Amino acid sequence: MLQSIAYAQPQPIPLTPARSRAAAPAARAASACSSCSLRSVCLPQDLDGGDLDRFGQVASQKRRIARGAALYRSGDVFDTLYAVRSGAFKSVGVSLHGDEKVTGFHLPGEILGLDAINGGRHDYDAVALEDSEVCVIPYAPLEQLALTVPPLQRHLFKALSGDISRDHGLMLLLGGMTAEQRLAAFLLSLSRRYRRLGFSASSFVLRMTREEIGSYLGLTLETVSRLLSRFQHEGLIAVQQRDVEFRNAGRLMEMVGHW
Amino acid sequence: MLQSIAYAQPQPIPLTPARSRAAAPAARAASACSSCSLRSVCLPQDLDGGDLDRFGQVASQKRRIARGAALYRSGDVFDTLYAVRSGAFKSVGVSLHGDEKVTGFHLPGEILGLDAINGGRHDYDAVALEDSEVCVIPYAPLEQLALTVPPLQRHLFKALSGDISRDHGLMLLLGGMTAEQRLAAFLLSLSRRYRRLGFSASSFVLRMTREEIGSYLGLTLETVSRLLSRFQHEGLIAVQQRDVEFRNAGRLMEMVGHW
DNA sequence: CGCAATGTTGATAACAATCAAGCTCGGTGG
DNA sequence: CCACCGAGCTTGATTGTTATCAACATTGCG
Repeated sequence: MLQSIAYAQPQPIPLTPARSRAAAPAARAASACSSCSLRSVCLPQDLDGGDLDRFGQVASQKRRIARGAALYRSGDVFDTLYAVRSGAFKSVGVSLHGDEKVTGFHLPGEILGLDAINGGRHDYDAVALEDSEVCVIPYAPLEQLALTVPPLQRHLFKALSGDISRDHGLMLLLGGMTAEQRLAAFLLSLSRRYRRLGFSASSFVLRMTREEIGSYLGLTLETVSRLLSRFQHEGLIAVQQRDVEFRNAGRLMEMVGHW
Repeated sequence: MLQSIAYAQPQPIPLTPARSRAAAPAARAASACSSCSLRSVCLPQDLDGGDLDRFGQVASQKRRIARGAALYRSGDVFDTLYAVRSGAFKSVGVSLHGDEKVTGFHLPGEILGLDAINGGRHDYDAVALEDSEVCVIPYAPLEQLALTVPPLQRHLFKALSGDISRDHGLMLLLGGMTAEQRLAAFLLSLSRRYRRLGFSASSFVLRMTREEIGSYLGLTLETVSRLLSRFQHEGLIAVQQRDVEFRNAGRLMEMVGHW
């Protein structure tokens, strides 16, 4: 939709500086996985040596997505997975009533598109929450490679399985918890994911609007806003716009029940 | 817990009669997939010839689970997948508050345990809703086999991916829909799954209690009961205990928005 | 600087939970 | 065989949480 424009990283993501040499929206770079700072949390995390190189060849292409633009849209034919390199995405499902619903948020190192392997078409839009970059992983060659690289096959099975567990956790959350518990769980979940990327677990920036959070959690934006205010008054967090800082993470964990 | 006892199929499941020749709770049979009536909807659906035989050897063992007994429990080490052969199961997650929540129902042909591949341990209990039988699929040999049988690897990827899409659909449901819409969606979902098994899509038996339905949908059992009554009064369905018959499926679909 | 998008806060209303009472059916024992 | 018992289910009355409607504040961008 929009052609990519040079832009600054909004946060100090630990990322090899993109050295694009093409003006085209997609740039082909030399096998980059071995030097990527996200390797330990990304798809090829169990690979090394020749296996890693071969994977790097499959996933050598990068793509930049401007804030608000879609990486893919519901109905698009599926033939590629994407690994988030920098930035953040949301997955959005559109019901026939026209109302949108956010089904997930995706941070660096996470894989987009796994849910479309089965049907061959995407059921959701993947929209960039900020200017972002992804690694393009063509699916057919990946599947081929997985047949000859056991650790890759194993990791793919695990990645898919992990998505299922995560979704189950979220269902527990949506189905059985109060608004307060949902928001607490959401904040804790973000915290863990940022920590995994090497960021502070107690202080981070929300990349999404109150409305998107509400949509994701099955709440209205007003309820999200009210709860954030209340959490602040109660000394659990400090919020200022998109900046969140934990003041009493233990109490938040109690609210959810475990974690 | 309870040892298995001879029991009758509560419904005419299109299933090769079990010809167990051992009294032990687990019976080893000759490769059965090629003659199993569920083959077209089960894991090895894309296999034939030698591949099917090899898969049948991996999955040759059967196991019977009495109503109310667990196939596995949260915390158990994961090393096997299970394919439901007859009967039905629920997956139950237990929060530290002690309250249980049903995260899924599993009918014949469906695979149990996929969510545990990643963590190596089960996070949920799988409990039989009625006397049931499963095929035991040891995971390590399956993974091994998938490396040499491309259609098997592909199908496993699809099966995992399909679970993810299903979960996303459910999240849309739990997060954004009214009680009425959730129940309508649930009934339609069951209908489709029964049809896939060769049963009537418009008339079927609920294998679970109102409480279990409520838990699954994030509602109380009273709300489920009230809604079923209301659907009946409105001429959408006929309910009598566990028996459900659609009277106006189109109207139900409108309620949900699509499907 | 002004406008549109985002966020906050308040008042009211609706939907579903909770509490409570009784019903139905299937199984079991007298 | 019948009576009883209990799990599962239905229905009603009331409460509470969260949605909805509405007004206004703030921020960032053109």
